[in-house]
Amino acid sequence: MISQNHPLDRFLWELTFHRPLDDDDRKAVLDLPLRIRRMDPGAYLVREGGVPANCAVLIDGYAFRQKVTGEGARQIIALCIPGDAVDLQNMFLNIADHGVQMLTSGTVADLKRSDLQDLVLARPAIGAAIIKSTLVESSIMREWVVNVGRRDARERIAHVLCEFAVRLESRGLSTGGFELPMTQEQLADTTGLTPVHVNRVLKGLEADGLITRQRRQIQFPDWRALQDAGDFSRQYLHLPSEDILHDGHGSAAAP
Amino acid sequence: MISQNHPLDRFLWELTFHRPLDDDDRKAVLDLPLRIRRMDPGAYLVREGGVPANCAVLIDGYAFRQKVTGEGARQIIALCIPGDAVDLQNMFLNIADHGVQMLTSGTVADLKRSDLQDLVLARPAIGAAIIKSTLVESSIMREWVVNVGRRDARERIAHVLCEFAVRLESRGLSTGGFELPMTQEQLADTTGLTPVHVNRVLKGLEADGLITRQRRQIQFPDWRALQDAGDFSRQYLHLPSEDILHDGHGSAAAP
DNA sequence: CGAGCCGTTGATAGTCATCAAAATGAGTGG
DNA sequence: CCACTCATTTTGATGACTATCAACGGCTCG
Repeated sequence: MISQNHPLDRFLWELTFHRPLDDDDRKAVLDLPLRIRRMDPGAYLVREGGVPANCAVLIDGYAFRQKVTGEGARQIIALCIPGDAVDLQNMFLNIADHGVQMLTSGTVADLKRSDLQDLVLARPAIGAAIIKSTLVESSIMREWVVNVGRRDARERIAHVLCEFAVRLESRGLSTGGFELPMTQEQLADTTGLTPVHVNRVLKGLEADGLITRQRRQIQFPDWRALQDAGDFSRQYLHLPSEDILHDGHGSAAAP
Repeated sequence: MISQNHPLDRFLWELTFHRPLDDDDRKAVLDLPLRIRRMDPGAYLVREGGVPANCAVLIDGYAFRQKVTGEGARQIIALCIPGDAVDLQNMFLNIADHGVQMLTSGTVADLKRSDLQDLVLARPAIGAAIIKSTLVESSIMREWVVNVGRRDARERIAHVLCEFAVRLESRGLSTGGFELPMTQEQLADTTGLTPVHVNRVLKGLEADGLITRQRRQIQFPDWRALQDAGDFSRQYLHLPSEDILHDGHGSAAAP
């Protein structure tokens, strides 16, 4: 609405969504110097242990946060979608405690770390918006701890699917059907399972009519049932309004 | 150092530790109106789904963050130690996405949510310190996702023990030996295991000489080996200096 | 059309959960 | 001070869920 096609539009929208910003604030964000980069799948946005010099905002495509254990097992910790500032997590910390990698191809805008820091100090409203958006990220991570710690394989996977769908929807990114842009191995790494077990669970969900798939396109014929299977409630996403997702199955919405 | 026995001293120290604050900033924090409350074990500081009106700072004693699944399983998401602001997570969000309960008896200082919000807006340096401290909390949560997602029972438990010990030490709270103020059931809920399995693993660690215990007092006779068993590296805690913990066993420190 | 990644399937093994019950220790009241 | 109660810890036996190992099929791409 402000400027039609600025690369940071979605990011800014996400911020204002967390806290009202006045025109000066908005302008300050949009005037940040930036560099656009095109990324291939698997490319690193941040390396674990590295010293990030800039903060990448995801314009297009998907990415994920990741850590590797001493034994070499990988755990995916978060999924990043367009509009996410990938590096708020590292902005004030001097050494990256986790890595971020592209899931698909896409484009990112690099902001200078110091520019962003200055912005936060100069404009408290932006600082507050950034705090809030990192707090929502924290909330999602808490849910992931629960997901991996206390739910079985089927619930975990259904939960991840629901979360991804709702987050996309909330940013106006869902194209009707959902594409899950990950391999089963990556899905295994986000749920703390093995690829083969993910495969079996996915087939189970399909057999039960909770999902349909063709390649990596996934549809949710019974959204309500999928939510139940995943013990999913969108409360922890702290979304503003209750957009109806995938309506049309007489799903009586529960608060 | 500033004022000898202000209840918020430890909290303030924690903040300055993340970012230098000038005297006005410090004074602003210490002048916050507050109410001291004594808490019993199990008492709620925040209820999941509730609307927090104030932000509690833990003065004394321990607490934990927690969520409950639809099936009634509990997952502990974080441990809070004296000096932690229990509610920064909820300060800018209008509905608590998780509960916080006292682990032991202790005392908390309640700050008014709006006071804290005003403070952040009025004093960007404090805002930055708060951001940083929530980012460290996020980092710890990321490690917990990894812990629960990709480590086996023995590693998980050893890791939690190490983390707790190092965090206490870093705030000058360790009394030489460590007391782990949780029941095995609570430890099970933090590691995503069952109480009986926790018991067995604990006995295993003891049999292997990695810990000794009498009631809930736990000692680490071989700190180095315990770290290895837990795949623990303090990097993710973002502590400033490399204090030596439990030295005296010729443990050649690795970076 | 071969190479290679990804997905699929089967067989087997392990880790951890579940169920049940006894042992220990702390707190309480007579 | 001792019996009593209750939470917590401990132990054993069994079973479920998920990992592991191995091999094959399908799709995409140069």
